[in-house]
Amino acid sequence: MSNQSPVARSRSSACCPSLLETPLDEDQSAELAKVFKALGDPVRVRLLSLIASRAGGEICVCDLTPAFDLSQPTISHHLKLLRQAGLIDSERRGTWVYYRLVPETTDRLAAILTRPAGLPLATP
Amino acid sequence: MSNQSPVARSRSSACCPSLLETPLDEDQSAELAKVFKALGDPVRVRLLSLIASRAGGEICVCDLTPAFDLSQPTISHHLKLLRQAGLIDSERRGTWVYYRLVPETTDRLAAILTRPAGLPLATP
DNA sequence: AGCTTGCATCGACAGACATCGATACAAGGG
DNA sequence: CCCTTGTATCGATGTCTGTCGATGCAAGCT
Repeated sequence: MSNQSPVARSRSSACCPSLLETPLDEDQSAELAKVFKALGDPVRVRLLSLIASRAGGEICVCDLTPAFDLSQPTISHHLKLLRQAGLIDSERRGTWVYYRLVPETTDRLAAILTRPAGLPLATP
Repeated sequence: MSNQSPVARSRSSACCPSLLETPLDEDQSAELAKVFKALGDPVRVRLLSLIASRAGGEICVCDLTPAFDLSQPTISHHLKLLRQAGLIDSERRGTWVYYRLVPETTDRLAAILTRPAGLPLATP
C-alpha cells in the first residue's frame, strides 16, 4: 500500500525551496500541480485534516466515512487520490485500513510556499 | 482589478494555523480547496512562479504569454483564476497589465501546511 | 464452508474545466 | 479619427472529475 510521493521524493531536477524565488520549469510545475490538484477538493482537504489531526497519527476508514454525506466508494476514491499524491499512506490491519499523514510531503509544500526573508513586495 | 482573497482575508470561522492540527469544518475546507484548486494546474503553478520570482515584484502579461505554448486567451484565463483565488493581483498601466504576487495568501497557505512542532508520527 | 463486515474497483453519467478562434474593449500613435 | 497593439471576454468543444450503485475482494466469525 505504499506508493511513493513525487514531491516528497528527492528529485534530480528539483531540489530547492520556494516556488516564489526561482521560476519553475515545466516538469517541476507539473509535479507540484499534481499535489495541489489533490488538495483542490473540499472533501479531500477535510479528509487530510481529519487524518493529520488524529491523535495517534492514524485513523480508520470506518471513522472517516461517517463524517461525510457521501457514499463509501466516493470516500475511497478521494483517499486514493490523496495517496497517489503522496499526501497520505495506508496500512491494512485485520479487517480495517488505517490512513496516516506523510509529513514529508506537506513539509515540502509548506517550504515551497514560503518566501525567502522579505520577498520584494513591488517596493512602492 | 482588486478582488479580495477568501484566504488572505481574516475570516470569522477560521483564524488559525495548521490544517494538520485541528479538523477543518466544511466551510473552511471549501475555502481552502478553492485556493489549492487554483494551484492544481501546471500552467498556473508556473505562472505564479514566474510572477513571484520576478525582480521588482511585477511582470507584464506580455512577458508571460510567450513563455507558454498556449494561446493568449488561455493565459488570460489562467491569470483570472489565480486572481480570483487571491494569489495574484493586477494593475493596468497604459496599454499593459502588470501582475504581482499577493504574499499574504501564499504565507497563509504555508502556515496552514506547517505542522506544529513534531506532529505525532504514529509513534511506532 | 458460509455469512458478515470493511474497503476497493468498475461502469455510467452529469457537471466542470482547459483550450481554442473570434471578437470586444482599452490605450496610445499616426 | 482610424489603425495598431495589448488584454479580456465569449462560445464551442473535447476531456477530465466527482458521484453513484453494483460488484469484487479480504478478513474474521460461527
